[in-house]
Amino acid sequence: MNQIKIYDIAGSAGVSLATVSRVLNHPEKVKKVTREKVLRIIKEKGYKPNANARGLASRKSTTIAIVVPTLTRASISEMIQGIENSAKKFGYTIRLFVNDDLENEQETWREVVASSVDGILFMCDEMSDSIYELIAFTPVPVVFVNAQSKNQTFGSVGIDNEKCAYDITKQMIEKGNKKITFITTKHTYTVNETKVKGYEKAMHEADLEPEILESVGVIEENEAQYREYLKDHRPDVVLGARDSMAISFMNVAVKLGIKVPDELQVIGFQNTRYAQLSNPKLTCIDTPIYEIGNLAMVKLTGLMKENVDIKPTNTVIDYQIIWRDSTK
Amino acid sequence: MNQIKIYDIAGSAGVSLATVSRVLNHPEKVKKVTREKVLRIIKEKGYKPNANARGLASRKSTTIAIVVPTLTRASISEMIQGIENSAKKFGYTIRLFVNDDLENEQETWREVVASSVDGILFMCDEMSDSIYELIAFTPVPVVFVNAQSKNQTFGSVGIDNEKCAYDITKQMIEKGNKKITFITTKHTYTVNETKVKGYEKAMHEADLEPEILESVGVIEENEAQYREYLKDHRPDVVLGARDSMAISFMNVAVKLGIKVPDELQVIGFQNTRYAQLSNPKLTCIDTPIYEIGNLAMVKLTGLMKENVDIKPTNTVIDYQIIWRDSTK
DNA sequence: CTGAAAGCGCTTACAG
DNA sequence: CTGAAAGCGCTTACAG
Repeated sequence: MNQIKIYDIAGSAGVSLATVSRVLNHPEKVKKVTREKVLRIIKEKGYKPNANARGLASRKSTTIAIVVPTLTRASISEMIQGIENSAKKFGYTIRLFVNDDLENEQETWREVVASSVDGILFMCDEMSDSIYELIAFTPVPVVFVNAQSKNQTFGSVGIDNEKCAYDITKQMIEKGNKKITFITTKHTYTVNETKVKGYEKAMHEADLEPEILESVGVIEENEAQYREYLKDHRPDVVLGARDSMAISFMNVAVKLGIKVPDELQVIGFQNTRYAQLSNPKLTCIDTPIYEIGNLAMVKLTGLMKENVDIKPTNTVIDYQIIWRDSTK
Repeated sequence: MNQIKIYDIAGSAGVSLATVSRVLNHPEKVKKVTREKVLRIIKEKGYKPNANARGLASRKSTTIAIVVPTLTRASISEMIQGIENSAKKFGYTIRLFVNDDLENEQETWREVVASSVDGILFMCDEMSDSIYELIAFTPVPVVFVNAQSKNQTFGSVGIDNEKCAYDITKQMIEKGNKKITFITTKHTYTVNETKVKGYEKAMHEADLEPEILESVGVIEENEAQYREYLKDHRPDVVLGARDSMAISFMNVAVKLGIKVPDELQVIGFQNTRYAQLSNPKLTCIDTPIYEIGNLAMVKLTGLMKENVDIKPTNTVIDYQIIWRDSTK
């Protein structure tokens, strides 16, 4: 079965293909009677314009690219879901790129650009500096989603990670806790680095010694590391840069007979679905991930409409703390 | 900055654009000297052919579509990751469609087809019958990934859910358990329906009464339901069609003072990342989700190469049981 | 082995 | 308000 083309619709409707095209793209330019007739036939035949041809001719593809570092993190999936939801409303389709090979960042980026998208949502938080120059020369708008470049030349949507780590640390200090450990990732993700910064700031202000534990991010290895750590450390509070790390730590502690939250309080940083499946349920900084994705798409849509180079802005989303059972 | 076109490369290399195109698509047809010169310039300029133009001219887009019902389920994300990994190797790019609006299935499908992809990976397991007819008329190959149509006319990759539910149920019966409850989803996903079938078969064979609990899939509501259920039920074993449901049930039970695994054993059906973050760690049927995604892409690539209509095959992947701490 | 030319299925100034 | 025509950036028979 051959796909229906615009010529077929034009033929059936007794108009030129230019008119069919106009019905689709500038309906107000077509007389009502004609328009309705064409629309009826389009519906009857289930016609959908070929995306490639449309993209080539109009130089717009109504497609955006999402570039993610991986799909295994729950936070990323939830963000994509938020983006998709918003994209659908605006009529955009999504191309998905997973940038898990840091050797080929540049190559990947070129591919993203060549894929003829109208805009790019960039969610990678561990990139080498050189990539940012390449990104700066991208002919379509780019929005950083819950990620940041070291120099602030790109538009972004995210939360203020430093402030949020600072706030929660300070709160826990004010509640009388002194030994507060921060678990972060071994790899340096800008996002997590920023959290560490906020944590350290709060600790220093209170004249407390920051205690940072770097994990690989692989569950089995993390657990062994935490078990080792608990042999000669007894933190009052553990903050995990990711929920999964916080939960792993909590599970290890509970198994060692440490009472959560009485003897140890644990807090996560993302409020993914994991947080509600842990036992006890994890207290979290709730970074409204779905909403971030949603708003990022709204922002990108704005940039794609304005052909002018409007100054990129950084949207900071509010976060909140969800107190659950892993804290007193 | 304007994107580099094939003309620019042809100009710089002193050849026609046909030659540049050949270097990219049929390198063996170009003299070595010419080829290398062109390749060098392509690299220097960072040229990537425009995907729309290429797709339009060649009627191949080296893009595939993935159609998923949602992104919030860990199993789906992991599958996409598997697909992406494989797709990258074959040089395919991904278009992502989320088909969460059952009202508009047909509309969505038309959009998928019009998006000019070379093949489609279909991962939705809750569709109305009418959609299958539409899918049958798709001009490009479609592979069902861990999903099935009621009539078996499409190629697929997945596991034998019925057998796997049957096997685990039987094993637990042989170990002396009698009160085995199966938690499934309220919505009828073909996949989960099949699991129920296998479970029921094993129970009937052993002259035991099947006990099925249908959950909504929303954590809070599930928990309330499980708490209620445990008031007057004390199963020996609970099988959860999804890990998240198994874990929720386990958490509720533990909170009520029921000892896992001594008084209650819990088994999940997917072995997602959740399983290792639960406490105790969840025993699971390990459906090798990543691998399923991977193989599905391999199969699709095969179908896209052969232009002939080869008979669609159903690939059944082996599963195994990962015994962890939620069972004796 | 290479180039000139047609064509992929659309969109959009340009006339009328 | 509508149609004829050029053009988007490629690929691929067809000649040579």
